[in-house]
Amino acid sequence: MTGHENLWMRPERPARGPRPSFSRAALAQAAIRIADAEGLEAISMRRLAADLGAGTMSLYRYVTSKDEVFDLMVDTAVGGYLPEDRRPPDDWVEGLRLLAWQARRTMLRHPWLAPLAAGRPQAGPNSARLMETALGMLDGLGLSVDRMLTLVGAVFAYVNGYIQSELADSEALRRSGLTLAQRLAQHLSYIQSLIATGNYPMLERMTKEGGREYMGTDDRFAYGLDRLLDGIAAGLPPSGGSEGAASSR
Amino acid sequence: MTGHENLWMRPERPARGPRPSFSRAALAQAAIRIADAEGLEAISMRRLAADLGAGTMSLYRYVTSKDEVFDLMVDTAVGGYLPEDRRPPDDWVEGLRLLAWQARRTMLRHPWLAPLAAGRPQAGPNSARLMETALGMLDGLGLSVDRMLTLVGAVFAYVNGYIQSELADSEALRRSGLTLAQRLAQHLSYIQSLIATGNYPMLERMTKEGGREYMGTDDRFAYGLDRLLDGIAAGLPPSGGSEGAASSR
DNA sequence: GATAAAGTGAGTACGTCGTACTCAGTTTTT
DNA sequence: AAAAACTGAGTACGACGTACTCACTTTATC
Repeated sequence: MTGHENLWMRPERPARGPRPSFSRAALAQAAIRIADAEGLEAISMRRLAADLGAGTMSLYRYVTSKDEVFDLMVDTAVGGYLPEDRRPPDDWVEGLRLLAWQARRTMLRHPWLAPLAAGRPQAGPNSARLMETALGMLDGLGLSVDRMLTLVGAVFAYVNGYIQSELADSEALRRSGLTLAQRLAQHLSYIQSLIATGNYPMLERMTKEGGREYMGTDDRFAYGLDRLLDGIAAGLPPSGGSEGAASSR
Repeated sequence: MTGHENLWMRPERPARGPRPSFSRAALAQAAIRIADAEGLEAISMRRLAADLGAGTMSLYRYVTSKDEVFDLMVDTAVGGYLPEDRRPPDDWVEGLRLLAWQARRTMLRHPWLAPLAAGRPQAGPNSARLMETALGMLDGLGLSVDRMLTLVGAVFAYVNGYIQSELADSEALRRSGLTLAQRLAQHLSYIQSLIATGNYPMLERMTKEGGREYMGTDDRFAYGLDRLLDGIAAGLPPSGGSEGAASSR
């Protein structure tokens, strides 16, 4: 089985023949630029090729399908989760928290990233580097690798889930083309019609008491993340003198 | 502003004219049936209309765009999160845990649901009922509604994130049409090529020590959920005599 | 009960998409 | 120098979402 059926195993340069006009990385960057500026749905093979100054079908020399373009985009962008200094904090809680915040920052910068990444197994070099980094933070705690994987998976599940819900509203707003006020008015008038039935006392309280103690989206993210890390730390066999509770950022 | 620009505010039956051949609910059910059997990408307006015995363009009498079909599907399926007995457990931790497990069961039954729901704001009647139920579980704890929303949001963020990662692999496998063994072999051979560089000691341990203490996907879900609920409970002002730590299923 | 308003389903058409296939030309290895 | 294997461009096909037209049917109103 020496086949190159996998994108990441396929050599970028062919063994023979002329040098490609651009690199996979350049392809990924061009796609990312389009998606950042105009949304994921603006990416088509024709459009991408035009931006690269190539023929549409020439793209298929670099990639076997549009889906592989998405793979390239995701792995490239996931590189942004990694801290730039090689030495992350020694404390594993701080390390994972840092990773979570950087992941969030990156996904907010690239609103297409979270939904795209959530739908596909992470298989590229940057994803591997990320997993290596995360696991490395848990080394020396006496955990089995299986336990480590479960732990890291839980944290990333929360991070991805939170950011997707965070983005869902803003992206829906962007797609609808309405103003925020119009959108809120629409939603609220529906909620009001439900409340009028008398069967939604909590939603009624929400419309009346909501907003007083409202946390910003940063704080809401921190809340769940810190609670999750607290719970994880509390459930771990004590190794040194640990107990993570402080909120960072 | 008496406009019906919102799907959920638009009356299903017109004020005059013949009775529609089918209901919105039937439309949603048909779409769900297709998506369950053949995946989300099998849903097209032509296909859906054919299944309903209608003309393609007739669907636009029920719905203003394909996106609204998705809205209907999501809200209908989200109804499955709700416990069928009106009285959920009194303990809020058990209540949220139950909701989480039912959400997961529903999303696994409908593999298209999690990605679709994650990408759009929840605005339908079942989503409202769900939120009402979740908030109701937190009533009487002395929390502000804003706090309750943050808390519930954190739990659902984890649930959605976990299930999406859980589904990502199985869906990619389904789409690729390969066997599980082929897929694993492909992935592993790439990981091996990375390990060969010597820069991935943790991934190396993963391939060597992984699988011994491996938890099933149910247990991995429970792990993160229980840790999160533990952390939340620990951070709450004690109201009765609480402390949630037991894992349920 | 007659009337007309407002719905109905079917058909056709347009622009866009992913991508298969062909072909002349170019670059690199042998 | 020769030839293997690439390159980019062009054309074509089937499927998609949905706008538009039209003859017909049902219902609320007078």
